Amino acid sequence: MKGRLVIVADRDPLRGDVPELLRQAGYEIKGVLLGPQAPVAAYRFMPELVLYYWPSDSADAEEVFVHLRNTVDVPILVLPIDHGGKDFAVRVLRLGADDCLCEPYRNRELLARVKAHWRRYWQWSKADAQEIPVIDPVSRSIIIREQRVKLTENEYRLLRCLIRHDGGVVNRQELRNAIWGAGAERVSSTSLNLCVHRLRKKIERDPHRPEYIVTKWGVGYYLARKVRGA
Amino acid sequence: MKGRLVIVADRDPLRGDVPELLRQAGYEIKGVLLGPQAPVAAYRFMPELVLYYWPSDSADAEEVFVHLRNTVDVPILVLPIDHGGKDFAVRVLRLGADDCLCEPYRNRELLARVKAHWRRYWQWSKADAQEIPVIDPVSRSIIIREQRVKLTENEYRLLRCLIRHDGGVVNRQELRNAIWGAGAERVSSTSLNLCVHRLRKKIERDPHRPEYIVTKWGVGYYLARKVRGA
DNA sequence: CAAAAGAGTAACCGATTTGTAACTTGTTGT
DNA sequence: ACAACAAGTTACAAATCGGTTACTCTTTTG
Repeated sequence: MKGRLVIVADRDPLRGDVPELLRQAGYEIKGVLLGPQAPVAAYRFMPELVLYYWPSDSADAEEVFVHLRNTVDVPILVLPIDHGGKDFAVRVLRLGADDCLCEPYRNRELLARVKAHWRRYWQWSKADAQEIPVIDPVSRSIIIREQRVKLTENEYRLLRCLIRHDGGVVNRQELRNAIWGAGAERVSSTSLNLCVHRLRKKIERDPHRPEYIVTKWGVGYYLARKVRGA
Repeated sequence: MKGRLVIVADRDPLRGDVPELLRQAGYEIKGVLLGPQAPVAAYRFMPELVLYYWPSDSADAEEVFVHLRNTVDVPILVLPIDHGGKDFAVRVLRLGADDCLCEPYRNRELLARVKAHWRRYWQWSKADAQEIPVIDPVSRSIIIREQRVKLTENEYRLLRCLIRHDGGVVNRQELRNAIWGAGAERVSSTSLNLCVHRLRKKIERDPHRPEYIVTKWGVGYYLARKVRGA
């Protein structure tokens, strides 16, 4: 068994040959209807990757997506139906999607992307070395140095965003979007510094010489040590 | 496949013949070592039931248990090792365990209890009628009447406790423990009324004539309509 | 090296959550 | 029916969280 996948779609998520293709590639598939309850339904299944068919006409596709993104901490691939160019892709990536297949694509390509994202996220994530800190999305805490530290909502979002980028540098704008969502423009840029500062005080041994959350000057921040998502 | 089980133990969770017995009964088993990271590890596996071997000498068995209880929303059966009489059972049930096998028992009996709790919790929970409200533990919200309503931490705990009792009446003391944990004694009894009141204002059509959270006079509260956990 | 810009820190303020106190409403038993 | 008590409700106070402002420290660049 390779992993569990959830397909979210407007109607009939398991129709067509994509599900069959994925199943043959070794994934276990669960279909979920797009709607307010979709995020919990997906969460309940604990998928390792999500395919999100984004209909062109649905009013609440975006709201559901945002909730989904806040609920499941795994790669989400967006597949726009009958719409979307570059602009759309930029928008959904800003919202936290991991990929967006806007151009017409073949099933083989879709499969390749799914595999790539799955590997990227799960390759090291499943090797559970004891010393790697783990975040607990339910209690919004992190287990680090054998201790559980409670995080606030914003601290949690910040950290989760960094984790999602797997050690890569994340620029300030993206972090702000991850924390404040749509209203990110309206909150001062220094609030991000403050949020980082407060998070460091909680998880770093010496906040002045951070081991985890390291500044990339003029760009943003990155995780210098691995922290596992959940 | 019947369901996924997690066994939490001090060491070697999959040793002995209990795991084999459960596997033969059709359950998928995952072992998790007792420790600070146990709740997340269990959460990651999304079990449908948890067996918790409670060692007599472990200092943090209780703390881990409390976190586990707050992390996974499924039946937890406690199996004390070399200790515990009635008092111990009462204590762990207060902490939110669903069962505690203190008396010496046979494996057949253990299996029977596992099956019983699994059925009790999952029989109706898996039939997903659209109209049944669902709580989302990650965002601490409830999807009810096609709408997502954000709950506060206390409201969420209260509701989750009621859900866990599956429509049965829950007495005030137990609800207070579920919300305030160890410090429940120190908070005034009327705070529970207030918490109920606020939750009703959020989820009931008419808080004066509640459809969901109904008062059992002189005892406590119960859910008159089903709400699904997650 | 000095100025400019980015990042860190401290102080403070406002919004939300959550608790207590006081009062009203409803239920039970005599 | 009415006294006693449980539950519901309102008002307000304390605690927490999260944000802006203002200032300092560090890095980059002319």
